[in-house]
Amino acid sequence: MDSPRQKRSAQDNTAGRPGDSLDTRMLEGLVGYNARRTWLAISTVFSERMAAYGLKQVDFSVLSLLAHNPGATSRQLCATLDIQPPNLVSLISTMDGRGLIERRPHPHDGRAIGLHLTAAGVQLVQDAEQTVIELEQDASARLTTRERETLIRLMQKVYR
Amino acid sequence: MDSPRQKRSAQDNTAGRPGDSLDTRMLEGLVGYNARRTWLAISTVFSERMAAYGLKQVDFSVLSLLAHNPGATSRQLCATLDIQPPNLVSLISTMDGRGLIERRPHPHDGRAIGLHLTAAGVQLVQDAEQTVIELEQDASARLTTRERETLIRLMQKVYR
DNA sequence: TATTGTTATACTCTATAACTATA
DNA sequence: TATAGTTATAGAGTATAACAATA
Repeated sequence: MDSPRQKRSAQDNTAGRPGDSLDTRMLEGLVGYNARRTWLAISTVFSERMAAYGLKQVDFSVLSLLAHNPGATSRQLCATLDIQPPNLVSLISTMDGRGLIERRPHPHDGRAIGLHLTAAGVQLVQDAEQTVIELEQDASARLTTRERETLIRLMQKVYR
Repeated sequence: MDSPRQKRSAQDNTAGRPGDSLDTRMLEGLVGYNARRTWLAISTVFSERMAAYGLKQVDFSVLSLLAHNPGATSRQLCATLDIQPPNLVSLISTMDGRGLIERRPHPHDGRAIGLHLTAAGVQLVQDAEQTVIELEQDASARLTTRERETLIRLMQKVYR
């Protein structure tokens, strides 16, 4: 207890010296804070490397889901990714305009539209998934393979 | 390899059946995806319980940092929390207006402003921190104490 | 009556350029 | 010349209400 690391009395007023880093032990003891920082760190690398494909995180998630779930509906994507239907409309429309996906009438439900990757879409997702896997390795390079598996397992234990 | 869990051929077109959940194994193998979901899960509980204090996540982070770093400057808060200076202005102003913090001339630097909690601020942070600790326990209740420590340690290994 | 996809819209969050006062 | 705080503003991201077509 009472680790001397970054120890600084709350009485004296030395925190304001510019250049000094702050005592963040309280925040760093929280799962939420650390989860956000972790996501932000990966997110930065993701944005850098995926710009080459013209894909943001949501774009990648949607395309990757369609690669493994051909014919999925807009509604299913929304439920899976926890996004609101109106916010998916322009994304789908853009992907369609880029020739990456196509909308086909749904076989069982006249209200719904089945979403499918085009040949170009399949190729792009294949490359993008490979890039994401590499980028994730690099962004979490300080973890061993076993630690990475443990981390993912524990995170899923929280939210799943 | 080739686990039968959620196995579904990419050829047949069964994904579009409403009510079906999608195969998310690719995304769930990514640190970034899981970190975001984890943060989102905690975030939801946080918003619910911290509404009583009128505090959002950033608000809490700033006030808690000031509790443990009296006299910290706006610049230091920005660097610590990775937010842009302009986005902190209205937050600080609001906290000042609520009588939770006060701005004092900085002892060593005439450009800077030292930020301090008021007595009311100290009391609020004390209560809020307690609520956050409880809320975190509840939101990560499926983790043992040891697992929670491991999770935090591994997350910090990624971003720190 | 409920659900799918959609439009319009608003609100929050985050980022950038440019100014002032001080170092 | 550089830095702290600030203003104004623009762009993402996210949320709600309401509608037409179909179940």
